[in-house]
Amino acid sequence: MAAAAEKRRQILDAAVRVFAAQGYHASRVGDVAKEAGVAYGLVYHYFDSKEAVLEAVFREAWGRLLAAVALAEETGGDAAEQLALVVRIVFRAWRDDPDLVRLLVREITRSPHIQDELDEIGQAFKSLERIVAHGQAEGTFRPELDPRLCGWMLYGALEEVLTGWVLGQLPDDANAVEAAEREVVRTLVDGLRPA
Amino acid sequence: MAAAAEKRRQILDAAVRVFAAQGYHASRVGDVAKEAGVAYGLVYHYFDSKEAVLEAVFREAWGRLLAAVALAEETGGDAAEQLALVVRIVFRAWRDDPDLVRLLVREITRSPHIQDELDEIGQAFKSLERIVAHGQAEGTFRPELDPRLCGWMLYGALEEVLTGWVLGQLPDDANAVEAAEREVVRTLVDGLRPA
Amino acid sequence: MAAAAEKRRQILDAAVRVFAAQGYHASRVGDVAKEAGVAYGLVYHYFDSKEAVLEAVFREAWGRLLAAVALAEETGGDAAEQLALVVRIVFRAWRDDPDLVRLLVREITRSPHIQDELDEIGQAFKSLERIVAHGQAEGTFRPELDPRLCGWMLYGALEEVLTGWVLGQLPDDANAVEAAEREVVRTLVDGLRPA
Amino acid sequence: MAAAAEKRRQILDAAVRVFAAQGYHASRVGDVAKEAGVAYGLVYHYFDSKEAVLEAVFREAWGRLLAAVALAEETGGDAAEQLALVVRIVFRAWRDDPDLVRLLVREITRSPHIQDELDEIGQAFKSLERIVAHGQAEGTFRPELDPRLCGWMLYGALEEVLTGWVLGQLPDDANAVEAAEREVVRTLVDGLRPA
DNA sequence: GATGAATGAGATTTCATTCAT
DNA sequence: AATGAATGAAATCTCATTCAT
Repeated sequence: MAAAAEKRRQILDAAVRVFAAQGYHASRVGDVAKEAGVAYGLVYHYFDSKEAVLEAVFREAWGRLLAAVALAEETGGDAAEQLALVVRIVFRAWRDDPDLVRLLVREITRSPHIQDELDEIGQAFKSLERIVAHGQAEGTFRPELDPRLCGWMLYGALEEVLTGWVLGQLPDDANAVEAAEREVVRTLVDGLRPA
Repeated sequence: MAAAAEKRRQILDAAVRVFAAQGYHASRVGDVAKEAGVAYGLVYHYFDSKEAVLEAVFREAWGRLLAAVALAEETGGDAAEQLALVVRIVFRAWRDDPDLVRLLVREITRSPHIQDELDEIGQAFKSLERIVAHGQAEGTFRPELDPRLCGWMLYGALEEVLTGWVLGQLPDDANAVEAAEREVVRTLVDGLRPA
Repeated sequence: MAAAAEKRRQILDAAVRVFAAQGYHASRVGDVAKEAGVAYGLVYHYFDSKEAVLEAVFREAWGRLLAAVALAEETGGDAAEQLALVVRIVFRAWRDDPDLVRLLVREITRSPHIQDELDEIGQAFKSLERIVAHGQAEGTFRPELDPRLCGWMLYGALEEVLTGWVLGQLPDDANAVEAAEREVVRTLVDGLRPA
Repeated sequence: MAAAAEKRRQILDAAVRVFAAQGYHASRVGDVAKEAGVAYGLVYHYFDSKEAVLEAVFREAWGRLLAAVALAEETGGDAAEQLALVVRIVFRAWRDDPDLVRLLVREITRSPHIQDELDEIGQAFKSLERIVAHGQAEGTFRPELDPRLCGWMLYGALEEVLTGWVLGQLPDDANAVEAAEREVVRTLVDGLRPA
């Protein structure tokens, strides 16, 4: 049993690397199997289809990320602090597992199938939305803002910085990432505050 | 002949509709031909491959968008006004040709080849970068900001709002779009201003 | 009318060059038209099909070659002299129009369509056959030989030397060609003579 | 597994039959698969392309033929005996596997790619060349002959007799083949002998 | 006669999925 | 559980031929 779970994990990890490197559509099931060091057919023993592999990767990765973000919301801090924490969590993810982030950034939101089935993605937006609403309740964010719109705007700003790193267009050494974290937090928080 | 160029255009326009509706990968060349009302082979008379069609659509759409944005930069206004103009241009594009925007938003980050060939995408970032730098020179934006990072952040915020509309997750009636324009401009400009 | 015939000829000449360079199957009608400097459709004005072009080339080229060979038969000489003349004619053809010979060598005998329609090819064999029979009647060639078999054998020996030149595997400068002519004639004639 | 190699062989054998019957260009991959009694895609499991199938057939057939010819060279006999043996081997090949010979004869000179990759074809010429040189060393063949040129001439004579059989233009019953063997050997050997 | 855009049947090739072992 | 050969639907692309101008 332990061995079985291990094989499943091997396949998932390999899928992250392969999908990240070539993109989901360009990746063949055989590539994943070979990268995982298992037989072709074994992928189908553990997963129903190629898409199911992608979905499993997403579900797991999002799960971890959302849990971290949810935790951020529960810290007693004010909205600005919560937002800062979310940014930090997201940016740390890039440092910890760039392949995974690369995959999330490239395929999520854009793949029609994934969207429908994974409403968990929506939770990311909900989290950001709640933080904005929280800030309005506190009086630290402008009351006339539409929290939903802000959720998308914030998500986009974060995702695109990640994309810049993914594509190698923005410097991503430790210092740069730290600086980016400060600047992004400051800009977003200041943007949302009352004049 | 006039007719010749016309057919090419028919194919390009049809491609936008078909790719937007089904996604690039799910679209067959035959679908595009049928939508354009031309024979299968004619697509290959005008374009080298299916991907070349997508690329042509991109190149043209970006061309128009960049021209508009470049114009915005040339208005004598301050950086905040320029930024406001850019947001308006981008959001108007959604109203004018949602299929095209849907396509750009969905497929741009995907296909690896597209990225290589279209460094024109980079010009959009450069435009935003220049506006930020301009603001710093004027003293209306914080001097410690990294204009390049800001370019990506701003681009992401705009693109994701468009995505919300594309996916039907954000209201996109005329009022909502106008309100969004105001809020986004305000948020971004305030975020970049000195405290 | 003169101009018209000229275009037809341009197309035929271009076809020889293109087919010789790329082989018949790999050559597209457009290649021939471009090489001839005429419009695509004009090829179909003068010829029924791509194959008809090839056939026309063959018919014409063979015609010339056969006429020359027939002439050789009519010289009053003995069989050995006639054979020597045929070899000279064939080898001269290589010097005069290598592209044409290349085409004949590569596509004739091997293309199923051409075979059926061009029984003129058979006439080349008949010529050789007649010369051998003539030699037997004279008593200069062995009587037990089968003239038909000899026709094929002789044809093959000649064709393959041409092929060697076509493929650049045998030296084909003026001296080498002359020497080859002498050796081939001597070998074939000696081979056919009574002990 | 034994079954695996078997399928590959089935495909190869079927390819010989199909290509021989219809010619390479007229044969579709589906025809080969159907003749072999396997699924379409299996052909691509074992071979990279349709052309790779043809090449595999060639390589194998030539391999066998060359091995036989090489053996002939090693018999201690004189050059005339060696040449006689080569002729017998080649003509026997026609009786043993006419489809294969048909294919070799028809397609070899055609496809340009085949030529590049198969310099093994050249080995057939080298063999004949060596036999001629051997005869010169023995003093049984004329010393002024160019062995290379003779290799091509001999090869052509043999190939064309095969072609006569392939095309049904020469009688190929057992008696005729035997007689042809005698006549061809006699003619070639006598042709090469000193006067 | 001359042009080249337009047509569409047909071929190769790919690859997710199944299945016998 | 594990393997990888086998399947075949579906997609892209080619190119000989037609036809309107």
